[in-house]
Amino acid sequence: MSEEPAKPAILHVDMDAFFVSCELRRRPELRGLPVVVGGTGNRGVVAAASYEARMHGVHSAMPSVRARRLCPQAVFLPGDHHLYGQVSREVMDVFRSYTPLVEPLSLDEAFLDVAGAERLHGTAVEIAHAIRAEVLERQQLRCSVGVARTKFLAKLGSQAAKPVPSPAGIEPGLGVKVIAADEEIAFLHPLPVEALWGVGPATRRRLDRLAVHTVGDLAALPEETVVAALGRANGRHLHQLAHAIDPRSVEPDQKLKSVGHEETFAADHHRRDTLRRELVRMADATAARLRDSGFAGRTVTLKIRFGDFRTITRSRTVPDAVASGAAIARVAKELLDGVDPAPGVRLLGVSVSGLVEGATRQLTLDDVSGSGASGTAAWDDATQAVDRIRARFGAGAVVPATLAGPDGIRVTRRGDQQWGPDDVADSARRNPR
DNA sequence: TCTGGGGTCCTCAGACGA
DNA sequence: TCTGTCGTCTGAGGACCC
Repeated sequence: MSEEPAKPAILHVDMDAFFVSCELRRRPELRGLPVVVGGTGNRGVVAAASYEARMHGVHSAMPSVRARRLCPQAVFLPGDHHLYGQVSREVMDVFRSYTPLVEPLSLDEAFLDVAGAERLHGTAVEIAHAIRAEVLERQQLRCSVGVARTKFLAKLGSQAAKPVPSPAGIEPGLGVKVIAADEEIAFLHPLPVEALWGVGPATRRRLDRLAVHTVGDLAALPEETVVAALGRANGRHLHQLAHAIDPRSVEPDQKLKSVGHEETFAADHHRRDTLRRELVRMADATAARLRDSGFAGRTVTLKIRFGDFRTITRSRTVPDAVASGAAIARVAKELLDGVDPAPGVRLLGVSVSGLVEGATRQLTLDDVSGSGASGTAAWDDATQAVDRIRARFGAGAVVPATLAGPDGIRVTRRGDQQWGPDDVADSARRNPR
């Protein structure tokens, strides 16, 4: 918690249609066309849409099936998470050349605190324009920037600075939107209440019952009324935001809290043995990423979504932190044994939380059931060797034995199936010739 | 219309020890 | 010794974000 500054020095930088823009750099012939990045199967969703696609009502998180109906002429691309990650790192480097206080929110947006950078680089507004120009020149990417005293107002500012698509055309955005201290309330209160960060469909329904439709409506209520409707933490937080109060500072060193892997299947699975095999694969992918990050974790959580979209989680905390696919899979399989998959499982996921640093040193006997103390060290070495082989030859070079069956091998890495199952690949894997 | 994947944070309930 | 209270941990679920 820190005192809010008197003048705007927080920037929120948000890349415009980031994934699509990355694709257009290598496929310039698609410029000016409706382009959609996301899942291509029947159960996929849109991750990003070009402004030309948005003119037809396509937007992110929309089911791909619906996007195709709205804009059948759109070019659909499966997405390349590795490329976006690389471009993101380069863009963040540009931000860090202006201030070390950069808090990435996702691949395509970040908060910057430039209060200490003004002597070197000019006012916050000048820095905002300079960053836009530099990102465009170096990366051929456009971004929108909000400048304000607080994080959430800066974020609202960047939204207000973006291009506006409509059926009539694309109205260019401001590029940079400054919200001065004496303009905050006038800017904020007419906005719909769901503009506040933390108001989603469920909270909006509750606020509807209080006849709250705008941020100004929310600000006019006593805090106790909001807390009674939304709970203590959320109620107080949103009431403060409605009064333009947001003491959160820009935090450059966000700690990782959990690592997981989940997948929606192209068709529901009903058999436990199939799900156990899928679990091994997901545990292995989760473990590899845990070790990449240098972490191990104590709590293993299994997530299951049934065909009717009912979602359950089951978790277990183990005495010693684990980071091997075998150990994670064993706990996850025990959790799976307590669930009846007969109704049909649409999605399966594994995650590990309660993270501690030092993945390989944290491995214990628990990672190798039935082995002696020397087995732990041996498993440690083996795990590290597997990681080295995969780094050199690819994720499929070494797989758990249970995955190397007659159906062939599929090892999932982050980004392989980011936005829904690929119908063809998934059905081919289940019905090999 | 039919809903992904990877996360974070919050709430609530129950168990447990001081 | 029993009972009540409080804090903490764990597990489950929900909501939200991009």
